[in-house]
Amino acid sequence: MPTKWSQTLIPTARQVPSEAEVPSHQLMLRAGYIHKLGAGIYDYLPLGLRSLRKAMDIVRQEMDRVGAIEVMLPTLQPIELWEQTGRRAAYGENLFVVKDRHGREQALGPTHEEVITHLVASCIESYRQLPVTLYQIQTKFRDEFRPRFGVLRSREFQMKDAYSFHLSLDGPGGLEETYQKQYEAYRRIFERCGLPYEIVEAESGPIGGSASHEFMVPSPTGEDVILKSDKGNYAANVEKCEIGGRPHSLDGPSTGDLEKVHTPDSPGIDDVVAFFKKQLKTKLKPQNMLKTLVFTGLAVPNQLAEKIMREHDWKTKLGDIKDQLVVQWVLAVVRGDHEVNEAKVLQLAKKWWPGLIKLELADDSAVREQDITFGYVSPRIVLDTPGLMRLAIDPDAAQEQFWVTGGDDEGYHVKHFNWKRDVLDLMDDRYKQHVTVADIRNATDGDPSPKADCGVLQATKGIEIGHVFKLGCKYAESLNLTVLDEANKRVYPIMGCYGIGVNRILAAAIEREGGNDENGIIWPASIAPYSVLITPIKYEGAMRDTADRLAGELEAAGLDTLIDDRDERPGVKFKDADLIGIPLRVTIGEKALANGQVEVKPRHAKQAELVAVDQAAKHIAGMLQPL
RNA sequence: CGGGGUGUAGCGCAGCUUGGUUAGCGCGCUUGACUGGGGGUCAAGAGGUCGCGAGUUCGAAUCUCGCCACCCCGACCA
Repeated sequence: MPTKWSQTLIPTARQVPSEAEVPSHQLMLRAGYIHKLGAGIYDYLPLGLRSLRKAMDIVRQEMDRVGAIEVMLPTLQPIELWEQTGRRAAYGENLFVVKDRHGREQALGPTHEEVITHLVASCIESYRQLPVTLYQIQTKFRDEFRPRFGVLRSREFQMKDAYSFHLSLDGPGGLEETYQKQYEAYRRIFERCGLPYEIVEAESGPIGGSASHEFMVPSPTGEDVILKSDKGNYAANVEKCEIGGRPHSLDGPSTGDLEKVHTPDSPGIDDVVAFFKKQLKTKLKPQNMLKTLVFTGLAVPNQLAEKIMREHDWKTKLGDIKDQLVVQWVLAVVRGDHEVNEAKVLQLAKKWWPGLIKLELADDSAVREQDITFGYVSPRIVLDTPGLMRLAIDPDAAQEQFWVTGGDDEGYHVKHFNWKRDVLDLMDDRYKQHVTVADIRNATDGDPSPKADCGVLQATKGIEIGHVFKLGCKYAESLNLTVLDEANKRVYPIMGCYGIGVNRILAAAIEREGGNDENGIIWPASIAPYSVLITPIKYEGAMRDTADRLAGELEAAGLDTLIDDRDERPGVKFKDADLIGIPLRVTIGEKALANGQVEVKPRHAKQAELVAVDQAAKHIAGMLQPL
C-alpha cells in the first residue's frame, strides 16, 4: 500500500534547530527523520526508520551472501565478562554500567566480543564446527564523553557486528579467507548504499587485535583524519599512519649558548610563540620548539610478564599481582608543530616492557610528584631522575638546529637547546640506551609515505562507517574458549570481528558529495525511505484519481511510494519534497494531465520531464535503476 | 573531565544590564473567507510551571545561591 503523507508522521521544520551544526544533523532534524530526546539519544520517526531498515536489509543480504549467520545477543552483559578480558578498564568511562536490584553490575553492551566468545565456548567443541561467522544488528550503548553531530556520534546506536572463529590464519577456513569475504561484503554494502568510500589501515584501539581496516566516507565533517600516499599504494587513519624514514642525528653542534628566557604565563607552544612576538619582538616558529610530553604507565615486571605469556597463564588476576606492578615513565619529544601519537608511544613502550598494562599522559598530580614543571618541561628532566624515564624522540625533533624548549622552571624557556651538549653528554653511559629515536607522532599533510617510494602523504577527513579487525586469540584466551583439533589437542580459535555503524550510513549518505543541497537531502535510491513521491497539485478530482492509480501501479512494481495528499499549496509541497529528498518526484497537475501526462523529476535534476500517464509506472521503474 | 555559552509557547528568538500593569515577536498550529505550479493574503483564536529549588524583596523571567539539562571548544574515540 502506498503511504499517504497525511497519515504518517513527517514533522518538517522551516527553521534549523539551533543545536545542529553539520548538514546531516540539521537536515535529518528538519526533514522529520529523527527527533532528539537527550544528548546523543534520538527517536527515529517513520522516514528515519524506513531508511535505517533499508540500510539494514542491504547489510543482512550481504552478510547472508558471504555465509554469516544471524543471531541476537543480549544488551545486558554481566560485568564479570568485561573484567575477565580486562576491557572494563580499557573501555573505562565509555562503558555504561547498570546495577540490578541485587546490586550486581551489568554492562550495556557497547560491542559483543565477550558475549559471543562466551557463547561459542559453550557450544562449539570441535574444529569440525569451524570456521563459523555469526552476526547481529542490534542497539549498542557507549557513554561517549562527547556525543555530537546527531546520529554520527550518539550514545545509543545500531551496529551490525559480526564475529568469526577459525582454526588457522591462512588456508581454507582460515581467518584470512573470512576477513577477505567480509571485506568484499563491506565493499558491496557501501556501494549498494551509494556511498563513496576509502579503505584505510587502522588502529584497533580497545577492541585489540593485530590488523584492521576502516571504511571511510570522505567528508569535511568527518571526525577522523586519513592520510593517503599520492602514489596510491597506502592509506591509513592518522592514529595508525606510519611516516617514512627521516634523517636525524643527536650529535650535531649547538647554535649557541644555552640561554634562559623569562616567558611568564606561557605553558603552551602557541603561548610561547605569541610571547616572543609580542614581548621580545622576535619571530619564533613552532617548528623551532621541542614539545615534551610526560607519559606514565603501569607494568607487570618483565620477568613475570614473560612467564605468564610463556605458560599461557591467563588465570593470574591483576589483583593478585597488584603489589608487584611497576610505574614506568616515558618522555615523548616531538617538534612544536607536531602532535604525539599515543598509540605509537604505546607500541614502543610495549617493546620495552612486555607486561605494560596501560600508558597514558601523566596528569597534573603525577607530574608534580616528580617535581616536573607542568607546561615548561624539557627533555633534560631525564637527567634529574637517572634511569627512571625512557626518552623517545621523533626524528624531526632529533635534529641539530635552533631549538627553544621548556626551562624546567615555572615561567621560563631556554634557547639554543642542543641534544648532545645538554642531554647526551651529561648522561651516565648506562642510561644512553634509554634514549630512542622513533616515529612517535601523527602524520600530517606532506609527510613521506612509509612505502619509501618518494610518495607524499595527503590528509583528508572521513566518517568511519565500517571497521574490520583480525583479533587473534585474545578473547579466546582470556575467556577460555578452546576447541579440539584433529590431533585431539585443545587449541584457541583465532577470531575476527567486523562492525558497521548503520545509523552512520544514513548520516554519511547525506554528508557525502552530492548528498544534499540548499533545499534538503538527496538520497541514494537504495536507502531512501520511499523511492517515489507523488505530488498532486490538488488532491481531488482527476489529479487524485491519477495519483492513487499511479501509486498503486508503482507499489505493484515493488516501489515504495508516498502520496502528498495534504491540502497544502503547491509551493509548500515542493519545498517539503526537496527537504525529505525522495529520489523521484511525480507531479500531477491539471495542464499536463489534460494531455494525459505527468511530470517526473529526479531530486537532483533541475528540469522535470513529461511522461504519458499510462507509461509512467514503467518509465519510473526504469529511471530508478541507475539512481 | 577542564574552558566557554544557553535554558522564556512545537521551532527560532526578544525582554534580564536598571525588579513594577495582562511576558512579547516571527514561523508553526486552530477556525473562517479569499486563494491555488516553489514555504500566499486577510480576519479571529488557542497555546507559557519564564529549566528546577531555595533566598532577597511589598513585588522576581529580571538580583543572589544551589542543582539540573543542553550546546560549543579541547586532550579523544565507532
